[in-house]
Amino acid sequence: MRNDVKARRAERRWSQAELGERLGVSRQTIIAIESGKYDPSLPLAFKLAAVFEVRIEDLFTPTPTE
Amino acid sequence: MRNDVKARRAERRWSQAELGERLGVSRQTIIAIESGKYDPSLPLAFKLAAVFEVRIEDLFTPTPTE
DNA sequence: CAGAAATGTTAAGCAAACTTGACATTCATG
DNA sequence: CATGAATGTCAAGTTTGCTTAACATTTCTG
Repeated sequence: MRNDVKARRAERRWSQAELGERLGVSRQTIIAIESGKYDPSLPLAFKLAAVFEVRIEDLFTPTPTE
Repeated sequence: MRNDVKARRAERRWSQAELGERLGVSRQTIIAIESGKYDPSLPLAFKLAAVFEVRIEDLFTPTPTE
């Protein structure tokens, strides 16, 4: 699963910590998602889409193996 | 997080086992998601949307606490 | 260049998502 | 009514998502 979080966050000039606060998760979680270490849960994916004002499908792209 | 999986599956007249096979997960996972025991992972949510030919946002609705 | 802010890295632990297995109950349909 | 298919339920185990914490490195700004 690829995602666009880092670029979207950069556009808004939010720090990882600030994005975490907006979403109610830790900075480590942001790092892990941005770096592709793991995928967010579905509720967190909805929150991410909400803060960036896009659809989930615009923020995340399933990769072949998924 | 509310979802529409049970109703969509019923429309297609698929058994829980068959849906599980189409998604590559166990029947228990289908039961758990349909009954609201837990939310699917993001990759599984994408697959669910794909097999039902809808958008994730049409299949899942975040509840206030999420 | 100094200090602060942001990011990177590692690690240990808890909770949620998913698995397999076993068995009981309900729902067709012949 | 009998047999099989579908669904329900319980349990124990693994993996993934998320947490806190500590510290190192890079980037920004005065």
